[in-house]
Amino acid sequence: MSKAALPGLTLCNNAVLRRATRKLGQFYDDVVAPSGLKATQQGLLYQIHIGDEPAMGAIAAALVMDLSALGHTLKPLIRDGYVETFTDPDDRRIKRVRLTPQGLIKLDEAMKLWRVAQQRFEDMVGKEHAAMLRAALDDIAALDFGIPSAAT
Amino acid sequence: MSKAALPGLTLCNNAVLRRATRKLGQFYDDVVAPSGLKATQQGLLYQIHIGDEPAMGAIAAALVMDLSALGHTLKPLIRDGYVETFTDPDDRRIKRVRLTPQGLIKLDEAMKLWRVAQQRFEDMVGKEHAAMLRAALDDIAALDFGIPSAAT
DNA sequence: CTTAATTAGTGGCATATGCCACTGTTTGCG
DNA sequence: CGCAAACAGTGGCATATGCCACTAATTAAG
Repeated sequence: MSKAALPGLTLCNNAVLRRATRKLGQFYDDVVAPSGLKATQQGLLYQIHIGDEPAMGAIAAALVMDLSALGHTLKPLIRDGYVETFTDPDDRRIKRVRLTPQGLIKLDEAMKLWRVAQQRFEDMVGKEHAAMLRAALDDIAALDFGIPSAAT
Repeated sequence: MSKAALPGLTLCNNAVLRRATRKLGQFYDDVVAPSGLKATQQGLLYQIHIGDEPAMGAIAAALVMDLSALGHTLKPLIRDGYVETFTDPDDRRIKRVRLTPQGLIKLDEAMKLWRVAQQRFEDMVGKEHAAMLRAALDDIAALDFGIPSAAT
């Protein structure tokens, strides 16, 4: 009487998605924790790493994240010396981001742990299923819900 | 060169899940906004509504959410008079939650908007696909990753 | 070349979530 | 009964995310 105690919200796509995110987030967080990073931070460092000194806007777009939210999330990483920013000399509006040597080391450390989490998860749900699920989630992230106020 | 600008993290199940959650969350939030509620709040009110004056712990368990997190999330709803709590007379440790008349009215209002979002989303991804996705996400939320420190 | 419109970030404010330490209640034992 | 163990929440602190108003830098007009 604990599991199905309170059904119902299983119908809202958004609610179900959030719930799964909380659960999976806790798992990845737990596994990556020994590195001192949250799974979100590990992901952000990785995103920065694979980019070529990406501009904040580019990172935010890639993560489908609000620009200001990215700015906030970046702060603790800058504070801890894993990331640094610098103004693009060709366009001073743009601020680019890169890992510091320390950040790179920390990312390596976190990635080792991440692989464990990733592997464990895929062992549980199946590699195929995981890939299929990722594809579906990617599609959602790429959806184009009505234009907020575009095409003047 | 904007969409696939920064690939990569498309491999992390957790990152992809979070990204989709941000996107879908914004959509549901936008649609439900006219009610003055966030999609998360609408979902929480609904969860409380379908429960029989559920205890906080029961709600947290149903949402796979930390108990303290639930407490925090509940505050603005209590502040705005949509929800009220009371101690269970049979066990004073337990605090039960219920909607106020205002909360019920607000929920109705929000549900109307929610249906629009839900419908629009399902029209875009397909009712079948949405249901399948929800089932997959439910499974994730129900996964039992290793025992934290159980079975002494 | 000035000025208006657009672009890229910042800062403030608010909610969403978690973890941990701590308090009040119950329950289980001896 | 009296105390230790277990349970349910609270508060504080920190990150995750968003929206909005505002500033700085570019670009597009005229």
